[in-house]
Amino acid sequence: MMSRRALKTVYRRLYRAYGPQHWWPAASRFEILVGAVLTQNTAWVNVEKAIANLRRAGRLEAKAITALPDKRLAALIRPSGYFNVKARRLKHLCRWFAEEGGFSTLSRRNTEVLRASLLEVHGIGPETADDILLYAFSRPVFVIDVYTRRLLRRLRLINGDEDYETLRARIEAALAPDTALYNEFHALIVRHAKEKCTQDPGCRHCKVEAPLK
DNA sequence: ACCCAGGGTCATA
DNA sequence: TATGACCATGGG
Repeated sequence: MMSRRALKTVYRRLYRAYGPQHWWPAASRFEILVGAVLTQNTAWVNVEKAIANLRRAGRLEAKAITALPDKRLAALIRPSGYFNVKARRLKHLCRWFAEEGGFSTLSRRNTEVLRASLLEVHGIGPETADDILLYAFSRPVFVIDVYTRRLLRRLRLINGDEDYETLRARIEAALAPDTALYNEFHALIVRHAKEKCTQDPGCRHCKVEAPLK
C-alpha cells in the first residue's frame, strides 16, 4: 500500500525545489503527440531539433506527415535518433489520429477506451500513450518512466521491479485523479532527474530525496 | 573512447 | 514471463 502522504511529501519537496514546470513543452496539442514518439529513449534537446525541422518543412500536421515518404520523414527527424523506426511510428500515430477524426472526436472518448485505442497503434507503448493522455488530452493518468521508478525506489516507496500497470495503479490509487497534479508531478520528476542528484545532503536535490520520516 | 538520453518491438528460451 | 538484441543521434 502506497501512502498518499508520502507521495504528497515527495511532490511538495520537488515543487519547492524547482517550481512549476509548465509542461508539455510544445506549441500545440498535436505537437505533443509528435514529441511523445520522438522522445522515446532520447534526450529532449535532440527532439527539439527534429521538431524544428518538421516545422520548417511545414509538416507539423497529421496528414502532412502521413503523406510524406518514409525516407523523407526519416531525414527530417534525423537528429532525434532511431529515425527509421520513429518515422514509421510517427506515421502510424498520425494515420490513427486522422482516421479517428482528430482531437474533436477523440476527446469524446472515455479515458480507458482512448488509452486502449492508443496502445493498439504500433510503436505506442504504455509510457508514450500516457504522455499523450495526460499532456495532450488532459486525462488524469500518472506517467511512469525510469526516473519515477528510480526516485520512488530510492525513497523506499516501491521495490522498483513492478510492471508498468501495477505501478500506475498503485500511484493512482494513492492520489486523487487530478490532472494538474499528475502533470506537474511527472514534469518535476524529470526535472529533478536532469539535476543529477549526487546524494550530497546539503544540496536541494537531496532534500528532495531525504528519507521520508 | 565511453555513457547515456523523457521506449518499444521482436526473437528466443 | 523474462531476458537480450536492436534501433541511432548528439552532448557530456
